[in-house]
Amino acid sequence: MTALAASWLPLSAGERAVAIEVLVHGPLSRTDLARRLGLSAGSLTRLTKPLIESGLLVETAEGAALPETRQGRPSQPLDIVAESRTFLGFKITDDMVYGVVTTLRSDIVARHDRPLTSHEPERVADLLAEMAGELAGRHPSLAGIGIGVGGLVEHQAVVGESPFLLWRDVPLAGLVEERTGLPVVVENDVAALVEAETWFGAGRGLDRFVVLTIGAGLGYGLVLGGTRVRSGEEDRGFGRHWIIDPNGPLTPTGERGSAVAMLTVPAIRYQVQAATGREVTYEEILAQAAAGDPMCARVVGEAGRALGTLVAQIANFVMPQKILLAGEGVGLMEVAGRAVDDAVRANRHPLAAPVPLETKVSDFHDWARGAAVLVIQVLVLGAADSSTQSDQLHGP
Amino acid sequence: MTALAASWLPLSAGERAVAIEVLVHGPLSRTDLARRLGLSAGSLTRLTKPLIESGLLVETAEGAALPETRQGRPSQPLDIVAESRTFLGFKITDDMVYGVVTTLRSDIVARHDRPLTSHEPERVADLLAEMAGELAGRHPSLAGIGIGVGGLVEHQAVVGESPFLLWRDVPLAGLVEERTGLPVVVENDVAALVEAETWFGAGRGLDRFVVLTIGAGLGYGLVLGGTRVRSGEEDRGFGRHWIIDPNGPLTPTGERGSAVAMLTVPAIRYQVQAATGREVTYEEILAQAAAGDPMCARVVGEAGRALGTLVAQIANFVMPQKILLAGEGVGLMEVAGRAVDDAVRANRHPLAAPVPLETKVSDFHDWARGAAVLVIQVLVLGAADSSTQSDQLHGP
DNA sequence: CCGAATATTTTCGCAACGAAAGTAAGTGGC
DNA sequence: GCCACTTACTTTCGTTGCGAAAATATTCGG
Repeated sequence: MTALAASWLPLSAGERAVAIEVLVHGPLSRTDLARRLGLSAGSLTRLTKPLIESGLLVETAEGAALPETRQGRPSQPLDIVAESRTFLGFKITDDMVYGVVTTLRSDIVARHDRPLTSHEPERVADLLAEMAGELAGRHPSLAGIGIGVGGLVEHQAVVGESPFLLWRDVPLAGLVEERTGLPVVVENDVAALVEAETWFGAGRGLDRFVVLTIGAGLGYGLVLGGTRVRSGEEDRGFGRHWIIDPNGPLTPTGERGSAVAMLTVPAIRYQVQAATGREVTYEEILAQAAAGDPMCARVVGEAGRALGTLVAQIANFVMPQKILLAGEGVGLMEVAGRAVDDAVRANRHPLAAPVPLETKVSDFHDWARGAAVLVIQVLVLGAADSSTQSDQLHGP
Repeated sequence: MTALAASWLPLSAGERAVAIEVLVHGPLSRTDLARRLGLSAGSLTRLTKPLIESGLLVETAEGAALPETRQGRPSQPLDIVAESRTFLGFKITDDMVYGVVTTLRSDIVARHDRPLTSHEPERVADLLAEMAGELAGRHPSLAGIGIGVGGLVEHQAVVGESPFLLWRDVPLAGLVEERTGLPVVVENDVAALVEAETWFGAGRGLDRFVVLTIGAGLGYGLVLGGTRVRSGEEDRGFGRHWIIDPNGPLTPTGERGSAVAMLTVPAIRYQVQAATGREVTYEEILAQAAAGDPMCARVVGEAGRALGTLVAQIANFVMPQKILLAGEGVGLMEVAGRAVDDAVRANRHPLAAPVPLETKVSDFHDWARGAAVLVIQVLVLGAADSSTQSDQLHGP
């Protein structure tokens, strides 16, 4: 499927561990690395030497100022040459394809979007290959392509079910690989965003971490032991049946009073429209709620309460070290932050640790970046796909 | 604190992995072990030899009948000599101490209970030491003592806070070690039960596993990656603030309509008593509900609905491979199983995988057995305590 | 008795690690 | 400027633990 069994760099297990540690946790001296990886100082000399020779790592300018003027020989931080390779990430929506070029660190160095005029798999692959070609011209050291799609994705290659593209079992990775000759990884869009945040974002270094996205729908991603829990369920409409208020609003999607019905952007717009008869944008609703409009304030307040309840329950059951709110609908937090906090408190034990809640406004390029992170993982980590055997046994 | 840094057997990492695999997953041939541990056949010969010589493992009677009459040289299963050591487990309740003697596999070989007449820490330690002495006489190869207590336990040694014993910062492990000279591990009772089920019970070999106990209170235990998530929160009254029905019953403990108020044994008894004025036992309530008494049927039905909602949310958020219901209050499942199932369905996505729900009636000796499992883990695994650094960073 | 199949043991070589000693490059005291 | 002292890194060397492959063991089916 994903064409490459091995990583694109032949690294030993130890070398790979060093590479990933530096990639994810920034410039680190050999001593730091030894401590973090539980290895001896000698091993670090051995492991870093070939990485530096191959050009993947460099000794950074030592003048880069350690604030602490400690004694002794100054340490020599090592960093990844993030620009040594570039990666492509795409996010496919109903009518657009958003593309980004990123470095190894997943910093976006270019953006490129094109309208999606056909949902025909072959045509979509054509478009992606075309966009890849345009971007590859400017960035020759392209190493791989990641594609994020809403829906169920299998083996990081086949779109099993996508409601908005109306696809079933489309081998998208293969189609794009044929056309570009590059390794391609396809994944559910929420999953991709979660991986990006786990490696390079809010969840960096955390053991238990939850991502909740609010937008056209709700998305839920769970990271345990530093690894995302793969499960088909969350890709099929999370929160439609999570009833927060049995007497809550009835909207076109989601059960009455469900998290989806109370919290998503379309549901909130629907509620206001149903009450006032006018078509209003999400931003206008938030603004009017902030300005004191009673109708909007009620809807937004209820949404905030629903979000707080959701967050509290996640905290109760999963006990994550952090919950990240992402997506287009997180503007809610600014207007209804108080309602959220109150609802969190009401649904938590008073002695429970406060929930570390972080909000990140994300646009479609962030989703595309998430897809790029997946290729980085596969290529750097040589990570075999494990989506199918996710519920395997384990040794204690 | 727990006195022993090292395991009681000096095992290398590889040997320990073999020992644990055999301990938890029953008799296994060297070939099986090689596959499970990802090692070569040669390594298994090397690793098992000293374990057999030391008497920890034996080659079991090969006549033990493999149903499959395959060709080739028959495999030679290895098993742990479960009786080579024994362990003591205690569960301390308000007015009783329940004790068990177990084998390495945590099979109970003897029981011994005594009333608890004083809550004075020194007296409790005296009683435990006395009981240990009585049991040690009959089981000379006693290797360690595990103690389960309701409340917050720190460092597997100090009872930080126990509401029913009215203890604060009591170094119980030290007190009992002084008197017995044996290694002692103290742990929250729910945590101990969870560990026991993870190693030797319903959660054996599972990666994500949840234990929910229903009794005087609610208990929640989360196992991720085969390891229990340590968190002080769950020991401080789980479910009191998990509001299932804002208009639900108001009981002495738990917020109105909370899981605790709707689901625990005392709360159900309180509701029936408040309505009828009579003192009724939990079993009588269940029987009357089954027999059609409308009052009891309503209370029990609501409890079943609450349980189903709880289970569904755990499944939604944690996606465990199994949820185990344990404790004295699980009789509810027999009477209100239908209500539970309906509520689970109503709160789950229709396409979501069914929740694997298992029920286990447990008495106080099961809780004591859980405590014994903790010593087994500490001694066999040489597991350092990590309750305080549970929220540590990790390497990817 | 002779393969064929499967399990285990033996042998050998290698990869990777840690310990310890050595070297490098700074700071601060005089 | 020189001399401790501290910390970072490198070199050397011996050990450990593993896999590969060949050898041996034990069964079944003819």
